[in-house]
Amino acid sequence: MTAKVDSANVISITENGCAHEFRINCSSCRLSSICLPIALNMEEVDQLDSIIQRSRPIQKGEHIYRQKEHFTSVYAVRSGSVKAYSITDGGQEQVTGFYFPGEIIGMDGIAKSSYASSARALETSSICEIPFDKLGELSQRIPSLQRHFFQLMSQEITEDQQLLTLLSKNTADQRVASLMLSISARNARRRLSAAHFRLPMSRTDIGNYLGLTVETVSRVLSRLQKLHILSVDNKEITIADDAGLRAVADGAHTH
Amino acid sequence: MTAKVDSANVISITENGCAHEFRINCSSCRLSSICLPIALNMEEVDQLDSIIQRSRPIQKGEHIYRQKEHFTSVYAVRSGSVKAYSITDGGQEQVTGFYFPGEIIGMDGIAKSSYASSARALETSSICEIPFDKLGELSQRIPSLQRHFFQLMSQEITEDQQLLTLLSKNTADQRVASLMLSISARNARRRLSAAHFRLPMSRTDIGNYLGLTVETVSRVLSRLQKLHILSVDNKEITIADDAGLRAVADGAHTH
DNA sequence: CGCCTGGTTGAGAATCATCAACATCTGTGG
DNA sequence: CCACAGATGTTGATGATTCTCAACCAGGCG
Repeated sequence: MTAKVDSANVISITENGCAHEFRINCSSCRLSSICLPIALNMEEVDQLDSIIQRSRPIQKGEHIYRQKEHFTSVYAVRSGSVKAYSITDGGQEQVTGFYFPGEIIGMDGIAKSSYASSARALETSSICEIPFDKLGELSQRIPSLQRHFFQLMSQEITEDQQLLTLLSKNTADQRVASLMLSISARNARRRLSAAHFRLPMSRTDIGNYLGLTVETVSRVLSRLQKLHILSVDNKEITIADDAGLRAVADGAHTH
Repeated sequence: MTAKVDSANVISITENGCAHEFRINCSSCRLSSICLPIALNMEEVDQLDSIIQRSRPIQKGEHIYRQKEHFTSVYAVRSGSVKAYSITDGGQEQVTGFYFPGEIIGMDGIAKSSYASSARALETSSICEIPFDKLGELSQRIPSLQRHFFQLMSQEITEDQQLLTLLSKNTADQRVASLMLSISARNARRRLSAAHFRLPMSRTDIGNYLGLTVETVSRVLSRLQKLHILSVDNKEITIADDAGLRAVADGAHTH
């Protein structure tokens, strides 16, 4: 069942429309409860909606924005998934995050008016562009929007700090287990299966993100499979033993 | 030469007043050019000033806020230095940052209305408390303040991400060298010596922050001293070879 | 003076990276 | 639909960096 488009902005069916349908507005978006509109009333959502630009879905590998490019907008992932990464002075890539529907990317560009990272689609994805100057204006008039955006940025900070802890203190097993749990939780938030999902990123990306080599990631996944904690079929992951996975993430010694 | 206080809020001499004098207002604060008031005009600074609460200097080891405590304010470091850290579920400490005069702490508390970390003074320090609800209100009326605060939070995000890269990709030598360069640069920003400074934090804190053990930090500092790149006298650090230090930070092989 | 915290140095152990070979998947074109 | 090539993933053997454990040193404070 695909969404039927009546005119440029209005659609008649959205409930089970294609995930990549890009002309849906915020108020009919399935993600409104976990995305930017959270904590806004209907009228405010409409105002927010009016500044958001939606474009056709982008293909796997396409960039949403590039490091050092002039900052203009933040973006909400509507469908698909995105990887954010930066290239260091030494020329090596550092994956700074994976983003799923309902999550906001590009906030690292505000500080210097240029993006500190690049973002590219890991699969075909729909993205909502939110021009930041207009978001700023709107925030002047809608206190709850300003507050919510402060909260979003603060959340990014706390998540980065949790990741710091993960990299600084935890073993390879813990890091991989934690990432699996994180993806699982974010899936659940979107009312998808917490136990089964498909990883949109490569092993290389996972390793890069977690400060590990591809080989180590592969070995950890094999090990967790052998322990019947995960079932790993290429990119298809099934969490077979949730408690066990949490135990590994928390540093239980499973020699 | 100490600052003379005429009344509760007005002071007559500030230029070389004691660094811990706490009744100074923003417009006469030596740090105004690098702190929150940046990009505000005089009238706006006065408004900002009126919501800021200053208290007497806090002693080494005292907390400014505690993890999980209800979030009310962000804080600007006026003098001294601060360490931010969080305690993980497993009960281990993770140092998430060191903060120097002119820098803002506590922004990780906005997301959940409770602090994600604790902050304690590494030495006697003066702190400006900025009640966040009032800062929010003021930001509604002063667009440049809102914008600046967005920028501050964005900066925190990019800095955390740089730290991620440091932890994820760099050797012990690179991490320690980078921290020394960071502290040096922040000293220079306050028009203090870039080449010589006193570390306010312990080796343990440095190691914790950089994801290394105390022993490794100690060994790296000894090594850099042997290479005549640093001069290390307990907490007194002198950068003897700035280019050399940058080379180490960038990963030059100095066997 | 002696204790305690913090820092340094050494020896051995462990985790993870590196190097290398091989397996599997994907997508493209015959 | 199959065959092939390149990319991606897995597994093994070896080695390096850093951690761990331990001893020792230095400084501050009662």
